[in-house]
Amino acid sequence: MVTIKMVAKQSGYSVATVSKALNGASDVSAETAALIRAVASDMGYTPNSAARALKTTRSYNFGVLFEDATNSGLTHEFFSYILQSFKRRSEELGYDISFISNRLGGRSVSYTEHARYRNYDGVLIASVEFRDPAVLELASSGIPVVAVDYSFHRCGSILSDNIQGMRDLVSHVYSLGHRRIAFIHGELTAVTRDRITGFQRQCLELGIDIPKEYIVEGRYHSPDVSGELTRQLMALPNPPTCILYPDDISYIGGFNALERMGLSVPADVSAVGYDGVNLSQVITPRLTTLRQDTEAMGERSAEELARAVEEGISYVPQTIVIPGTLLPGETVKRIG
Amino acid sequence: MVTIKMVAKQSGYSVATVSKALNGASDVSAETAALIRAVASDMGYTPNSAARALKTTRSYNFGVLFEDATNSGLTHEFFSYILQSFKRRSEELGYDISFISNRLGGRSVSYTEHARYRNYDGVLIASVEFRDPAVLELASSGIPVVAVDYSFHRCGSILSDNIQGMRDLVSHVYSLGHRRIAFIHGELTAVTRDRITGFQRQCLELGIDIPKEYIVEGRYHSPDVSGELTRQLMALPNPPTCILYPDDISYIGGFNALERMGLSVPADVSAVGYDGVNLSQVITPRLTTLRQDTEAMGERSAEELARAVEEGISYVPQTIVIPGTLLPGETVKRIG
DNA sequence: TTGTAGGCGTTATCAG
DNA sequence: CTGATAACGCCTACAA
Repeated sequence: MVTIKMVAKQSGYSVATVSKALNGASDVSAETAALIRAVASDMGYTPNSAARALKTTRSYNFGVLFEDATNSGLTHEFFSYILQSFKRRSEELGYDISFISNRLGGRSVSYTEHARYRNYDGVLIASVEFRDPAVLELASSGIPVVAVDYSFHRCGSILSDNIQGMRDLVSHVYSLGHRRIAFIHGELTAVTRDRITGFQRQCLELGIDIPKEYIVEGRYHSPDVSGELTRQLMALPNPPTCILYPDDISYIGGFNALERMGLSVPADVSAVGYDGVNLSQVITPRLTTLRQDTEAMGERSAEELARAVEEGISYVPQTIVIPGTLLPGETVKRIG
Repeated sequence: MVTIKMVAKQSGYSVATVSKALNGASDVSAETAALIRAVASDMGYTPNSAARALKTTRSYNFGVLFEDATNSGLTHEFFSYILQSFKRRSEELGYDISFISNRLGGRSVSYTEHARYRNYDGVLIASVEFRDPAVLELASSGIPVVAVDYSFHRCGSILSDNIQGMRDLVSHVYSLGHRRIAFIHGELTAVTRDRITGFQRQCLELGIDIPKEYIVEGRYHSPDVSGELTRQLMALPNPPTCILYPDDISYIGGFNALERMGLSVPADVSAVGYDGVNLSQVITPRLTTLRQDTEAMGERSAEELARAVEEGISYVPQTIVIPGTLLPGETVKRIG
């Protein structure tokens, strides 16, 4: 491994001058800088982040916390896309990405300890059980934090506009004549609450009355659960003409259940998803859904986190709401 | 931030003893060790990986190289799952995970420079353009490397058994009476070559003669391309009775194209995917496909990389082939 | 413009 | 069993 000291010896300058030259300091003559850089390059010099971090207490490394549990984290298309764009933008801004876990060497530690151990300059919290005390601890640890789809006290947060998203969907199916609209929602998280709020407000505004039994709790990303709930909804004395699913994958379960009941989408029942994953746009019939702007969410997360890091104590936590886009597909029939 | 020095002062022992106690060295009395650990814990001591790495030249950090290009990397379900299990197993083995990029601070650098800069103990190469000179450089940089679905000279490699996978699929459709079997394969990568080999060998072994126009090059993860090629195949004077697709997503495109031609799966044409992604098992009809064992691939990658790191110069690169599993679905009809 | 020296937090060697 | 002490590679006052 070639170090600054070796470059110094080789070039005839001192380590201080070499360090400055390599970091583009202004108090080194242009020629010396050029010479030193040439020598360094010749020798195959690469800086050492550990030494640099030790000295500067900046790692230029973001930690990301993704849940590993079933149906979540990396294997969740929505979050994969966010991570992808977060990563790209972070790298542009000069930060690398590492995962936070609750292990260190052999033993388990808290997320906060892990993040401190690795000197992460900032942390992205996404796709986790936000009520987990370990997560809360991290959020209030003093390390700059940005959360995706959740609001922590004093942390930046990037939210998908779930309220407006649901309103858009409701308006859309309403405009196609639907009044008996059911909503299978996911587990009662903050996101889900927003969606329910959006759903109810828009119904209220449009003056349609949704019977209580039309709003049922299902589970995200579970075709099975959605299938079963779909059966139950269709067995009601007065079944809905349109069902809103918690996400696109769940819709698949609903679709299958309907087919098995001899009902077809959208001829007999209309249906709507949420997320706008790739799949939703290649299946037949193409799914009417709300595309969440994962690209923007990841990008803004990175930018916000970089700001939080760089502004330090003077950073004022921002809440950024990212609008989605209605993707009108072929699963909602015009009726009435 | 509380350091060893502070713990030393507080506990009355020297930094040397504290360091040893904290690292479980044998030459510290049990009581002192316990006392020191208690004090450290009280003070909220967390070690500093940068200092440790600087001193030991070990970071306990794996770098992973994932391509960002379209249809690849993180947003590719297959690789997401591998990454997920690689991450989990690595953490169990005491390593954290970071991404390798070609940027550093503002400027672009080679993957190798990046990996050196961050002191990664080892590197996982997956989902990239393996012919990229920058990737080749990394593979031969001397840093321990394990590659997924590719074989580099002198690097560990974890391969999905693509040859056997194709043989299994061919056998399966053959056993259901199919003889006119078409194969739309992906871009000509090493993986693809194996699949073609498996396909051809098995056909040969079963004594079925596949006309040249039945084997066509498409593109991975492109429903559109597969749809178009499906149309072309079905327009042949003597069209196939069964089509093998490069992957499950591509099958969706084929399925749609067939439907639009008034043909239904599997009544009129049989079809088969590859990968066994979640989607494939929730759609109707359930897809006959070959599930790649991403869980095992990620796990073994981590274990192999840890070995490569720990055995150092004496490590003998292993090639580990992971078998997949045939998932018989409902998309292949018994005929003949 | 360049160089000297000290120290970031940790581990490792060697002496007590 | 415990403790000085010297690095690891780098940055940064401060001095020259």
